Amino acid sequence: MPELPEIEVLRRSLAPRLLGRTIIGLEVTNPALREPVDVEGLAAVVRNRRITGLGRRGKYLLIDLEGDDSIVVHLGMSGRLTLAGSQVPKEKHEHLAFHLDGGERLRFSDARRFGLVLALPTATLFEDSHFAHLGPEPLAGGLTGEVLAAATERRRGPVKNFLMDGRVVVGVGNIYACEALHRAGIHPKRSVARIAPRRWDALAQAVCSTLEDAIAQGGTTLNDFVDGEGNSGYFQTVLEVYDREGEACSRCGKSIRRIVQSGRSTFYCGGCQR
DNA sequence: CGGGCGGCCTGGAGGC
DNA sequence: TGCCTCCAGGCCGCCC
Repeated sequence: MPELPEIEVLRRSLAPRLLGRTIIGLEVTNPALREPVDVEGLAAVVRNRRITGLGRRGKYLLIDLEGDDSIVVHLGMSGRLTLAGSQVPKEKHEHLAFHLDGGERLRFSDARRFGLVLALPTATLFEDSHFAHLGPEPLAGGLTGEVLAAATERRRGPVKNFLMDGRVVVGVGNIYACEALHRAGIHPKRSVARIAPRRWDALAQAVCSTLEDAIAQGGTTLNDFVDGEGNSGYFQTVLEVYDREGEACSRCGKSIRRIVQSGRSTFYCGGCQR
């Protein structure tokens, strides 16, 4: 569920609360995440280190520490990264927490445990296997029709699967792929080999505007997502197609359909997406 | 080689 | 009301 907008909202909510703070210790309750947490290694890296920056690459949150190390956090499907006071009891699925100077803790909770927490040297972060293959950032002006069209030389198949491939562009998951295709008026099953240059421009613009609008609405909260302060997002109230099977399309009035592509639900309007 | 799909995981929803 | 099954999907790895 958390895609690029949710991680960006999380980053912006945490930055003013974390910058300049010092991590005084790590507490791991359950290291069994998607990749097992290296408890000793992570503890050694973060202890008594000051937080100097909050970054993001795709769906990864990056917490930079003084002295050239970064904490990498991925929320998976159901992860939460929230600040809590020392008196706040542990959440049910609170798997680890960074204890901060001043008594608060930055806690990582994740019911489904698809998430990830690790530490890497900042200077060579993007050479790590988690990042090395990732495509351009859509919001830094890195996504144009030309970029998408060029990526079709490496990636074929239906355009919806193409948009969700992190090698093509980062940060677009199932919800925003469906929404962007609706904005661009493109059918999710259309082969990327059969999309004209002008439509690639429209799609690149649709991806960017969808992500930007979602950030402005605090992200999409369907089940789990909250920002660093525990606030839900509102973009789910303005989704045009996702999880709206049977409802009328706001643009053409035809009924929204649900199909399955690569085992994932796809929602689209059969009237205005061609 | 590249695309599709299963597996990981658990809460919530829906059916009986 | 309670139990069972199924579904949600980011990402990796396996398979065709």
